[in-house]
Amino acid sequence: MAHVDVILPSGEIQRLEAGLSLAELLRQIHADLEGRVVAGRLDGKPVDLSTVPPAGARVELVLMDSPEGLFILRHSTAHLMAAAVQELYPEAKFAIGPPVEDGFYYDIDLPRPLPAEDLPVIEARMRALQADRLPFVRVEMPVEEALRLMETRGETYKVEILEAIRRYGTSRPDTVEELKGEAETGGMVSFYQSRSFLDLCRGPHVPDTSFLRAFKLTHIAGAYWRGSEQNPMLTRIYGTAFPTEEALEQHLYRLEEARRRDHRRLGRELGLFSIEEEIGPGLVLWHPKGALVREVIEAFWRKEHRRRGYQLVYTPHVARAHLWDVSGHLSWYQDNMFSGMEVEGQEYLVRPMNCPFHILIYRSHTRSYRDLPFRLGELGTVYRYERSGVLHGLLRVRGFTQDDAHIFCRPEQLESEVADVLELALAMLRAFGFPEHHLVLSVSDPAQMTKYAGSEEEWQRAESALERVLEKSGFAFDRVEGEAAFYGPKIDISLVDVLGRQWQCGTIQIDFNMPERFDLSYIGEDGRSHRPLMVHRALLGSLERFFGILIEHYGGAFPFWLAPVQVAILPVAERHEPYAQHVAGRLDTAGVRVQIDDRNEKVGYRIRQAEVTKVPYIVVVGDREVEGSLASVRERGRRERGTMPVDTLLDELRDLLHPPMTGPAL
RNA sequence: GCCGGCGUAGCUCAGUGGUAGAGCAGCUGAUUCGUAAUCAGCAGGUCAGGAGUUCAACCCUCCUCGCCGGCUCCA
Repeated sequence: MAHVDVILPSGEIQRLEAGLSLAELLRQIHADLEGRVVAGRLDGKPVDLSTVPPAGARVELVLMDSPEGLFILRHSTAHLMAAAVQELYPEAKFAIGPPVEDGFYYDIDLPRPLPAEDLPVIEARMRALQADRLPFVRVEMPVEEALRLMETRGETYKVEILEAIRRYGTSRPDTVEELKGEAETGGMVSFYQSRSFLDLCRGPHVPDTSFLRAFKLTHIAGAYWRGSEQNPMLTRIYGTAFPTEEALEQHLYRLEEARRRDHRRLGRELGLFSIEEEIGPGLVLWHPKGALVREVIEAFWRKEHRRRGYQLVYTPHVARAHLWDVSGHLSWYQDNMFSGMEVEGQEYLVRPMNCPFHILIYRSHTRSYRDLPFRLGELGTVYRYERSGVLHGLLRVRGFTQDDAHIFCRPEQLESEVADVLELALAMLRAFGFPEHHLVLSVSDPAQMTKYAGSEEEWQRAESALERVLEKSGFAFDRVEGEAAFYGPKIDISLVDVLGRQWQCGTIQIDFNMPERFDLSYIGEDGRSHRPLMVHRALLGSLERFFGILIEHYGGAFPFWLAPVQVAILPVAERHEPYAQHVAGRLDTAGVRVQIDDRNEKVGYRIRQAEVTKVPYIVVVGDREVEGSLASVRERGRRERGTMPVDTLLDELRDLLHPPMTGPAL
């Protein structure tokens, strides 16, 4: 009998009867893994387990709980869902159904809207199919034949995809450039069939539906075909799948946890902020407690910036249209600006950015090279017209305050300035409890240089400067083409919160365009006039968004230095109030934000109130404490500490009052 | 902006083609209390706004506004 030799990941050579599939190989060498392996790889290329390996192939198995295996699992579940949808709604037309970060979706064109109540119906049908242990059968055919097949079935979206494949060799013509080398060849495409459902798909898939043990459909949303507003809106059904029920449960619990931390809910419950319909969407009211947190953030921010050579300024919120014309905002940014107002025959516009004002401060004097770098900072409130559908609590608003600064510098100072900003940004994030970050270098799209202001050569220079800083920093970063601002390339800084979610906050943007537009100059050592470079930067991004992120990160339980109320003092009975006042006075003098709760309620009730409002320290004072100048201390989260002298408590709290800022000693 | 869903008291939510209810929060009173909810009473709503159908609309229809989930966009 003929044999073939294949190479296992260990490097071992395995002799295999010719014509046996990977599934059979698995049974021979790893019977214990059966049911946990969803696919294989031949020479690194993912394939179905039903594939018969050729002689000499490097063979690997893909486990269900590996990231790749999970993707395959979810992809197959998307197919299962589509099969169920097709049975329930025979008129449905299918677009695409890929696995994503937390699960999968399928975009489907349905003749009528899908009510949310239908999700359990679809899910039930999926379970029925799952129980039938339907195999995922791979069918290969030439593109032309596939086109005819999809046309007869009325699958117009699949036809469109196939036409793209026929023309470009890939289903995504927008990526044709980067895929040039690896585009499918041979004019063959593959389908996967489970019962009557046949779907164009590269694969691989799990062998049969019995592998799909734990899944759930989560929600429905609209999505444009190919993501473009010009195209029809499809119904997108989201779901998720995991190797085990337990893992699925855990995921659903995490979703629940995210809901529990929702800053919109906590913001209302904790009296931090509100957004009122009468004022308008995306416009935030900071209530006293939220404002207190903001004050602490701002004070810390100002101190750090002064310490690092920034000069802080205040500038107006509106300016004559002419200014925005000179700055280029009217040509590049008008879609995002509130419409103007007329005053004394002059058009004024509300500012969407702070830069022109800082530029005019720079330009108000003749500047010498000795003045550079010239760093102007401002917690500057701006207004941007955001389309109504994108607004979201504090995370996406129309009026917000940027922790903005503009650095005017000589070209040779650029790199060290950018490096300093990056260092400051990361240090501040750490102080707020975000040790993890993610950096993205956004550069121009060489194919569409008309989108950008300035010369190609300037762009080149700025982009390589940013790249060098990032490389020297030693931090990992992604490089994305086409994401630059209209005036220059940038580094975007995202933080990672306690649930592992990434939020973009900081940004460092190089600008050689504005200095030119405003004809900025400085007198160099040579006595001649030179053009400075400009760096726009924000570290927290906007105070609104950052506050929203903070609320969710901490679930409303802010660390001591940020908490709006740091200590609640509860006198047991009315006669203890003078002593409560005395303790409060001492804490207050030390700079602690303290509140006495002398309401006519039992101690248990008031402790509960302090706990649910996330006050970090609770101090109960009764006869015993009055007697010995003591405080009965309780920390947020059920820890009862017992009594201690007020002096001891004060010492402890004093250490907690300041942000944990670590950085270069200046 | 687009697709879908939603909008009843400050909050969470019941409710029916025949002029609206609970819990919590609020207020008042009693209670003076020792580590996560003391008891009683009171008050609170143009049922998002507008138009229409109807003898009668919170309920049915249309429009507007807002919110939610996504898409597109983004700090």
